[in-house]
Amino acid sequence: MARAPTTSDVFNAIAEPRRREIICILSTGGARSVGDLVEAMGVPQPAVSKHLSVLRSVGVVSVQHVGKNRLYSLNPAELKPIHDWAQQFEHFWSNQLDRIKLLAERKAAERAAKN
Amino acid sequence: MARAPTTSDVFNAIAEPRRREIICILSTGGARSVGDLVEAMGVPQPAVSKHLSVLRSVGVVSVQHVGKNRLYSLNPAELKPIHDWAQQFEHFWSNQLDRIKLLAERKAAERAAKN
DNA sequence: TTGACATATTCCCATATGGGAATATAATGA
DNA sequence: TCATTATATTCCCATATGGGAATATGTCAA
Repeated sequence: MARAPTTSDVFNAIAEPRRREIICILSTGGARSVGDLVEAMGVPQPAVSKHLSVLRSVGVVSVQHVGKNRLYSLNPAELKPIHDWAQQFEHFWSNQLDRIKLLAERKAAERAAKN
Repeated sequence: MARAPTTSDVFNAIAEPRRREIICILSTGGARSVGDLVEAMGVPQPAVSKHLSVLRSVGVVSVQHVGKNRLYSLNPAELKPIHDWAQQFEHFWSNQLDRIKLLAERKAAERAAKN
């Protein structure tokens, strides 16, 4: 089996830095046309369109047709799974006790393995 | 240019579900041997070893050699960039006002595009 | 030393990638 | 209708993937 398509889920979609950049831009100041993104990012138009297509297919952005422009806007809720997943580990770096516990477990496992 | 290697950064590394599963397992109960992971995941040993190798190369896990076993443990701090990135958008789904603001901006952009 | 176990590595393959170049499609205005 | 502008799509390529199968490496115990 090859690597999972970038369109298979949000985790794959946001692995690409340019796509994270698009998300970042759209998160400030609302919707943008493709042309705006092209200008803001300094990337060729076809490349931007392709990245937008990936983001669209996982639901992270949506389009409105307005005249000859297409306005892309962010659907932030689609990013929640990422946040939820990462949140799981937050206590490890924000909580001194958990940091200590982690090291203790590491040593305990080492001891156990020696038996 | 092809897709960035899975070893290029944490975002690419965690795009793969099995690797997230490994991270999840290691986050509860501390370090594990490869054999433990193989058993817990029901995945062939070479596959597990390869995933561990990717995680190792981005620093998300580290190894201790103990006898003939290798104990892998999680370095949770390496996941912080993911959390920080996702955190940026948290207010969109946790804050009613920001949700409204987002919709307003979307409509404003639409109006602006019509001129 | 030899054998048994734990883990890593190599080779093979089908599949997808992201970029560049060129082109198609859509909407507008003259 | 035709030219122009905005965007999407197609084709090509080098590159990497994740899995399977086979094999190499490392460590211990007898």
